[in-house]
Amino acid sequence: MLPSSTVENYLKSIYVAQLGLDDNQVLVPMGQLASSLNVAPGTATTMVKALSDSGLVDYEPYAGVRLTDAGAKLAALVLRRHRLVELFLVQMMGMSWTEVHDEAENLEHAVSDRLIERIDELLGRPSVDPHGDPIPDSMGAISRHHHQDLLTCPLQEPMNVTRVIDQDIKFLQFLEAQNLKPGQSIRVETRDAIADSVTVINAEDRQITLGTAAASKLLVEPKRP
Amino acid sequence: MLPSSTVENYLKSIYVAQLGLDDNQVLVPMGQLASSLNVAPGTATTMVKALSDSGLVDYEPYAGVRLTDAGAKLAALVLRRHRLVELFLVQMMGMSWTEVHDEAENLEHAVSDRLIERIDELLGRPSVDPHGDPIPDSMGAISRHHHQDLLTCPLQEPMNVTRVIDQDIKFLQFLEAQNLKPGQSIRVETRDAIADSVTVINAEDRQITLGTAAASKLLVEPKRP
DNA sequence: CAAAATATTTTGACAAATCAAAAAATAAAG
DNA sequence: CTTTATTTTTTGATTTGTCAAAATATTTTG
Repeated sequence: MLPSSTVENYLKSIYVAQLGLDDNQVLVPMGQLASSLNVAPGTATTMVKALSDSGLVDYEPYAGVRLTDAGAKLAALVLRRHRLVELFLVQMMGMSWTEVHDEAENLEHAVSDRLIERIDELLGRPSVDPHGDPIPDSMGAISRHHHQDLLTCPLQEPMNVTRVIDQDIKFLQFLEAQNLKPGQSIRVETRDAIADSVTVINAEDRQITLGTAAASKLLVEPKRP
Repeated sequence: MLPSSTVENYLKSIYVAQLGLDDNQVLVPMGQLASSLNVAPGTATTMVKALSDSGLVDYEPYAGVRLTDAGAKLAALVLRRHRLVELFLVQMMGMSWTEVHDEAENLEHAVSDRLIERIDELLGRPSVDPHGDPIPDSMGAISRHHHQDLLTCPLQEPMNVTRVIDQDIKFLQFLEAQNLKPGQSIRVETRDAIADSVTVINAEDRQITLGTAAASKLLVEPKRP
């Protein structure tokens, strides 16, 4: 029985929530899951119990939910389809990296294994999508190397933007306009905890000030690693 | 409210059934609709009544169903997506024309207007898909020129295969192996009503004999029109 | 044209996914 | 450590799409 798109979306949400979890936590709280899927809390509970019956998640009442190996593999393959489609839309179809997320959100449930393999081949087996998110391989394995963000990276050092942890079109358009998209070279000038702000210099020496919430969504690595 | 893929499939089925209807008929019988969608007859009745309430079809109990203008437009746009996707998969993704139908069957419900417009542009606003089926334009208008089939075309005249009215992979593979796919030049040698067969000569002067049921699925036009 | 055959509609039931609101459990605060 | 606040689960309903089988129409046939 192949999973419905609803099931795929639940697994995907749990998967990304697990990756973003603090190290000591292992369970995704139901409330967080429900709100990330835009469903009522009770709906998430019902669905998670069903997923648990199918052996895709482990569910601990009042504590939260965690993917089983089977569930994690399925989730990774959904993510693989999503990210390959995103990159395909940018590279081959000439769409903007700011708009491909929503399109991929639908296509990820409709593309066959055969087509996704063809896309992977045409793109040369890429390892990251246009936002810098890693693309799981066809076995569901994902590379997990840890980048710094604009709040933790060294000051005054040349860095490369490697990844953006946000899919909001307005935010992505802003980054593009400010030359802050993945691949761009930047450096962090100052941080001000009181003002809740971070100042960065882009490749054209223009100075941009971000709030810390936004700054934490930009991942970077040292220019020459 | 955007139509569900189920609704899209019902509209599409009614649309193609209407095109294939004898000239005096105007209503698609419920039984035919149900079997083309692989649902029980009662299911089709229920659904068609709902479509009728939405103003997408006219429904006459015990007689059949017919698309309204609104329904016909929606159906044509589904067909447009399906056929553009098929051609895209063949032309840009290097897939075989024999296998793209099933893939398009899923993708037709997932591709956005923006992406389909991009595909149309990249393909140079094509008018037919890999099977020779006409592609409706973005307004839902479809070219409706009438081809002959192997049962009605003149004998011993050079003809071009223009269209194949069947999506069965085995049949398409057979046509490909026998050099009978759209674009190929052929001529009909003999017809035998008693034997229920038609003999054609392909571009390499090889002789192929088809049953009339198969022969009626190959549409042709005179070599130099 | 009445009887038999065929086609269509109705009925009652079911599965998937959802919500709102009540009930229960857990966590936080005084 | 009890009371309050928060989170989670239950409950009862709803929507969409489906089926099997019974009831009705329609069509065909003798």
